[in-house]
Amino acid sequence: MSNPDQSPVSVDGPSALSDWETSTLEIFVRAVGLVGLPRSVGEIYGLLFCAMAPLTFDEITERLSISRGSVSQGLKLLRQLGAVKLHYVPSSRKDHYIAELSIKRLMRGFVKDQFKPHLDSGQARIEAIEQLIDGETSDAVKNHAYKRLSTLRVWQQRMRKLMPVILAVLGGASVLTNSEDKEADRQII
Amino acid sequence: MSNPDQSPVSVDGPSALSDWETSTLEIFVRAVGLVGLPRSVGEIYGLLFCAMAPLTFDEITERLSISRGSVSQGLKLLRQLGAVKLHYVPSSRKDHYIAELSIKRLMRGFVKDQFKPHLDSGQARIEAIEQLIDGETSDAVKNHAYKRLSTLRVWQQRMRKLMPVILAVLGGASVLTNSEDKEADRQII
DNA sequence: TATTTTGTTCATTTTTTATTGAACAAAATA
DNA sequence: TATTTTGTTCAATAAAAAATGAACAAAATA
Repeated sequence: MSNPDQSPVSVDGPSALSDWETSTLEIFVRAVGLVGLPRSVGEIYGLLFCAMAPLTFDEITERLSISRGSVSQGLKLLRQLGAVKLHYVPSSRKDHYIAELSIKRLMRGFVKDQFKPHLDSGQARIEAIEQLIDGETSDAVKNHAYKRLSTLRVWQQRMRKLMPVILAVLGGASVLTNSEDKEADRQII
Repeated sequence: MSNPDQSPVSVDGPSALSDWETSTLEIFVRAVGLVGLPRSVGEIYGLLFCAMAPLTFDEITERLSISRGSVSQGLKLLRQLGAVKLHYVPSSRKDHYIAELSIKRLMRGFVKDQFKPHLDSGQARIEAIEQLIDGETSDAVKNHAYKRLSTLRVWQQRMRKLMPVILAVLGGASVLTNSEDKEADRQII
């Protein structure tokens, strides 16, 4: 039997989370933690993921028992990432939110918003480093530094190649990989 | 001219970082931040990445001006990840460290150590959720919850497919992707 | 064996990050 | 226009994470 130490289904809010919702939120809290986002963001997304119908701002604060400030900021970020969408409900003045369920779109939003900018600023930094190496006095150091810089450039390039492949795999595409990845996928095109 | 506001090359340690080293460390500090590791870990790896020769524990604390505790913990983590290796130096009692320069091995270590465990525990959690849903009373809720659970399962599956593909791309492999990824790569096998 | 060298552990302190909630703005309704 | 509803912002607070360094262990040397 689940739901230990809470006889009725609700402890604080008028409509507390059910067991399967709680466990599902936990998954999302961990997942967002993995990519460096605050737990409240995982909770909000998780709640919307579980919901049968679009939720309002107030329903989110109430069911999660977190502050209006956290919900406002969390929803703002999630909208930026394309992870939640506004859903217009005719009868109500309030905004209603729903979770984006396509993992491909989720990942695309994350990559575009959080990963790509880092990659681009990294590229700029690499260019700047070349100038700094030019200023070195010792030739031995210079040569060594250039070698390392070249490694950084290769890494940068490979990371760029990675992004479309990730989106393809998450989108359900099959890829023919090289001999090291026999397990991954066998279907061609 | 670089190196502003520090007339000699050194401010604190006997051998402070040169400009290109500082900028390179910055790249690694940002990179490790992106995956949720402390800045000291990025600094240590970055320093070893830049170094022409294996460095000792003391050289690392001194050049980075960080505590022995941080260096010890940072090196421990980096060794776990396979991102730095011990390098035996006959003349010296001290341990000498070098940076792993293969991005594929770096990523493999990270995936194995940080990503895979999350994926596995996620899988376990998903199985547990099925039990919780069974306990729901309403049939409508039950059906909806099973649908969401099925989505989680698909995501889990796709994430697993992703890992070998990532390693292949970073290892320099070419992949034939589907029509959405024309740009990524054209070479077959 | 006593001493030094080398590196680790972990309780404490510092720093960073997230959360809160009161004050605020914008828009709808009365 | 006055009032209510809805949501945002941001300074203050709380919580979490990282860094420190002294105490410790392990191993080499004297």
